[in-house]
Amino acid sequence: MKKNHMDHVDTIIAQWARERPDLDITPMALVGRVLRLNAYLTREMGKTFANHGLNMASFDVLATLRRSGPPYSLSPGVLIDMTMVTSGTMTNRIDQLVKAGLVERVKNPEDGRGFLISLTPKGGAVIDGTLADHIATQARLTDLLSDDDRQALTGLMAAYLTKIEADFGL
Amino acid sequence: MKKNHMDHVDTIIAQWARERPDLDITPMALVGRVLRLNAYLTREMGKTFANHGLNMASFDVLATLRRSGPPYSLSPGVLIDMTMVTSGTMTNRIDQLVKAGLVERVKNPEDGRGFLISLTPKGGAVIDGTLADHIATQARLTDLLSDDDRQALTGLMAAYLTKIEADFGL
DNA sequence: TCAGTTTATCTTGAAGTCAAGATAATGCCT
DNA sequence: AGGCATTATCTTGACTTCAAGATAAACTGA
Repeated sequence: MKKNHMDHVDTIIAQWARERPDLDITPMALVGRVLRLNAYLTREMGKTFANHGLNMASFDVLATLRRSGPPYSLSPGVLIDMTMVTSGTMTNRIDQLVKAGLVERVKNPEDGRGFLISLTPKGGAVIDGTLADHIATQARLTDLLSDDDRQALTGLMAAYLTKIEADFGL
Repeated sequence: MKKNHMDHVDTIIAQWARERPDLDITPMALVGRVLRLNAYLTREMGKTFANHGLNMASFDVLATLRRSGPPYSLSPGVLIDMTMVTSGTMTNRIDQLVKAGLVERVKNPEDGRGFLISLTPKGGAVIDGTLADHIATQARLTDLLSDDDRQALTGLMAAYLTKIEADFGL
């Protein structure tokens, strides 16, 4: 009787069960799938970003500025908080976007220590041009589930993320 | 009436709904939560790995070898397939593990082009010593959900991952 | 006022990853 | 046997990220 592995994580779990039957690997069924799913989703979305000369990092910054609304300006500190990266990473991302002409650094008139990162017209055009494609890619990825399953999954993940953020994050 | 944002993704969705009401951002509710959840889980597990002198990359390789069973040897190619990284990345990971004395490269007796990557006694000790802590960390992260919710979430993600792998993956 | 503390951002150096190409052995086909 | 395509792995160079520390401006309390 052959085992009926449904996904890669089932295979991993079966291997652990054979090699380390003493361990309770129940949690791995959930955590492993989040990581694996993340890898596939990230890979596919990356292709869309590349089609527009972006990567996930630069899209992340541009999208954060765009959805913040006019005047499409946020401080590096706010961008750091919203994107879960370190200050060094954000400095580098901003440098690249400035070099590409998609954002500009303007001195913060209310705080001489800091800057505001502001979408340029070109940056606004790029993010708006990318968005429709990106949404379409996400739709293609999530349409693999039925409406019911997708809603149920989304609801459970919202509950889980809410708890995680309360315990570990902002 | 103030909106009741439950998690960060709700905030993002609300911003997009305000700025781009023309877009149907339904898929983002699911995709965004997978990415965000991945970030938290990865961060927390990384702390456990660091406690044992590892990172997620090196743990990934050692664990793959360990759960493959005796003689705890796999080719770089198989490791690449199982871990979703490129050949250059795997070469580097193996180099680091060899340098740390946790694995060794032995010539593949059946294929002169290739190698077998084999867990050393020290590598076996490190992975087994790390495993219990790692499982405990995963349990701590997944215990935020009730048993029912966790099982329901795991089942839906298994269904989703199965479809994704069929369409996009190995 | 002004010295000490805090905050905002950038800099530096080390590490991990990838894409593309190089190298070398294998397998196939005639 | 011999040549050609394939396969397995490594190399190279560029890019992204992070942790830790540096810099400069703003606050704070006496």
